Amino acid sequence: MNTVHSSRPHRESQREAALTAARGILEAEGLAALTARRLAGVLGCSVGTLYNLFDSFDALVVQLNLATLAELELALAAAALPGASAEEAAQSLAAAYLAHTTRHRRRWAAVLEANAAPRSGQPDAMRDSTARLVELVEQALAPIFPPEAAPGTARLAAAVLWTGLEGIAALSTAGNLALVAPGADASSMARLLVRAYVTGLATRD
Amino acid sequence: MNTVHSSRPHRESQREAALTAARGILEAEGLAALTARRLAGVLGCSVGTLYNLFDSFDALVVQLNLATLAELELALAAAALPGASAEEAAQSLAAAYLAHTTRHRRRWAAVLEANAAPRSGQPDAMRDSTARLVELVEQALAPIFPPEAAPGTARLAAAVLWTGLEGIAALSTAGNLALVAPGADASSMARLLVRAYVTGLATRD
DNA sequence: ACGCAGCAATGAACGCCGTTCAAGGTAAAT
DNA sequence: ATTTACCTTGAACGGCGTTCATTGCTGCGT
Repeated sequence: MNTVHSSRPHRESQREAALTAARGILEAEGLAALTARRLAGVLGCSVGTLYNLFDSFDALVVQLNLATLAELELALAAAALPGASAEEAAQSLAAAYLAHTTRHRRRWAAVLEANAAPRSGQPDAMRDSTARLVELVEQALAPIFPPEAAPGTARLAAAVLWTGLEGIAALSTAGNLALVAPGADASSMARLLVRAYVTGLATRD
Repeated sequence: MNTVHSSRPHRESQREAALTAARGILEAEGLAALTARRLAGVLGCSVGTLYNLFDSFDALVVQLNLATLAELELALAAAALPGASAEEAAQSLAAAYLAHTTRHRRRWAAVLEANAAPRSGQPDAMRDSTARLVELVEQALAPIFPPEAAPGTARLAAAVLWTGLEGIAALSTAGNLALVAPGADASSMARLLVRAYVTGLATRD
């Protein structure tokens, strides 16, 4: 049997248990409620034990955010429409993006908060995840940019659209949408953004 | 004379001094470095005195953010091009917006942080300030929307463009731009966004 | 069967944070 | 001179992330 002592696999399962409990708190009450002592209480262990599983509390939160981003990646990959027009493909991605961020509001707020206040240079895994997401947008916009175009052009166009969607998601997540437009909802804003932006991109002088 | 006792004007000047010192810390070291004890140390008073001038530390930060937004309003109002085309006007606003947010990076990061994590429903003054900013964008886009159009349409279009710019500014402020597009800078992204989006808006079916 | 080695769990302690409040000081009013 | 009313003070509170000496347990060697 796996004893507690020679417990390398056990440690991994402990980490998972900690992350699951942490995710529960995050989803139920938001990032502010997720503290080391609180999590230790839920897990029935001491704070010191948590620091045996993770280098720091931030490292734990980073793991949660990576999981959130990984799920988003899956959702967007599933929403990709390879054969479709640029606008159809982009609309599908945007819809999937907003659906995911609104379904997991608090988890997404945690990701945004981490991006806004990077305590110590985002880990590579986070950068890579974001890069792959933008790549999906780039592929969606591919029909607009013929192969002979400069390679960076499509990437820049995709990044712009991505940050635009991120802006809408950020306001929506924080509940500040009504602040900017009285009766607007995130979906209709995203639809308008994609429609106008992609149309404008296609209208290449 | 106004004595120290009946000191309403004096209190006001104290508040101003506190806000000035706080702004200094914020600009030099960022929001994380701005704490009550630190500020009290700079001012040469005790923490209790700060709580005599402001209801809470958040209230003090809100004042700083209001000042930042007020400055941005002035900058954007100065950048408005009443007679110009929609794209020219929007480009001017976008350029002024990014210029301001990059010149005052840390102060702007504080505004974004407050918007992202509203501790207790943003004060009305903040909402109003944002509303006026979006209104400037709406006026810039006015040439596209004839008076007979539904009244909410232009507002929605302006809000979408605004949030898009906010997304770019947020990534730029946090230094995560390279994360999304290798060699991109905020200005060129904003130019592309405005150009494509406004073009697409004008290309009304 | 017993003791030993070694690691993991513990929780008190540290320095920070925002916030409160009883105590004391100071200047105006009587 | 005494009262009155305010302001300032700084210690104290609870909570945060983080550390670390101590404790307790587990499995191995003998």
